[in-house]
Amino acid sequence: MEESEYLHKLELRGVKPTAIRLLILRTMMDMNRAVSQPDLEERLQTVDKSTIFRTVSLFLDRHLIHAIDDGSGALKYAVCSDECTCSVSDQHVHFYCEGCHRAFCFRQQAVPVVQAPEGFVLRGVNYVLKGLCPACAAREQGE
Amino acid sequence: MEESEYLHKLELRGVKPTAIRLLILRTMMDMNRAVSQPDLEERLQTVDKSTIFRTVSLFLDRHLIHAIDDGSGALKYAVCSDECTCSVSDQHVHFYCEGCHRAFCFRQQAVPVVQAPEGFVLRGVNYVLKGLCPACAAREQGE
DNA sequence: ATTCCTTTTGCAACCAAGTTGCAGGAAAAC
DNA sequence: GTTTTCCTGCAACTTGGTTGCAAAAGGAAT
Repeated sequence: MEESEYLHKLELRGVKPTAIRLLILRTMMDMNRAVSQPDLEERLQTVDKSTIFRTVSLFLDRHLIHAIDDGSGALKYAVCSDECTCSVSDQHVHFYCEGCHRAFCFRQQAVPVVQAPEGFVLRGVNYVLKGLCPACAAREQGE
Repeated sequence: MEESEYLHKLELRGVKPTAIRLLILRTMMDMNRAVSQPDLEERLQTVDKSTIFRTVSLFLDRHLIHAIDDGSGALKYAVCSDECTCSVSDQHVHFYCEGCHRAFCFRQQAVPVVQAPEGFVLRGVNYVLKGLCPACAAREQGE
């Protein structure tokens, strides 16, 4: 992806493009799946974890990324599409692999929403499928 | 609930009924919602957290309780019905209140399951609605 | 460029949840 | 009644997340 694309994405959400923010955004997009803060820390050893934390918080706040909880113990984050408003209707399904502990985005698959009983106010949904990704399923077959 | 009911539930899942296990099971059922380990620690100040941890792990292992991740940072646990096998088909929807941080079970509401792409093996689902419970919604109205 | 002010970053310390090793004590088996 | 196994508590530790503070970097006005 072009450098200007990252700049555009930041600008679109009103985030000032510092070198580190560009680096973190690029890393997240390159990994092409939902990544945790520890994932980023490992990948970006030169960047302090508090900086990563604050950058991720900023990105979340500006809806540049969305968080998903795949039950692995660490929250994971994925970059939103430019059109995303992070409302219930544009959330998609995620898949957590119990073999390799990676989280996949099924962007084409919207989350199903069920009716909450009278009186409950719905603001969001967390929908995560769990199981084995193709690679881990194949590996398990082989054993 | 009768003491014998708890004994029965433990026996059904092959768990030896010690005093502490009965106490923890009873506490979980009394609270009538999904509770976290810290919730139990607070409620059962005489019991060590490692004991609670190991008891909860044992209960999970024997399908006496199931875990849900409501995104609050702490896993929550709720007692299974006697018929529950903890398979995808008998999971129900949970609701996490962002006001009081409690997790509700909608036992009558089965989780919707979406199709995973070719190659992915589905083993479980985590489906949590988020928003405000009736009490917190009313309180927010009042302000 | 020099100054002044704001923003960003790194360091260190801290907190909460979960987890483990080990030893004492209770319960079951012999 | 002794041995063995299981259960529990204590303490220490790991991991993920978070905050306070000071140094560094960026920007605007002189």
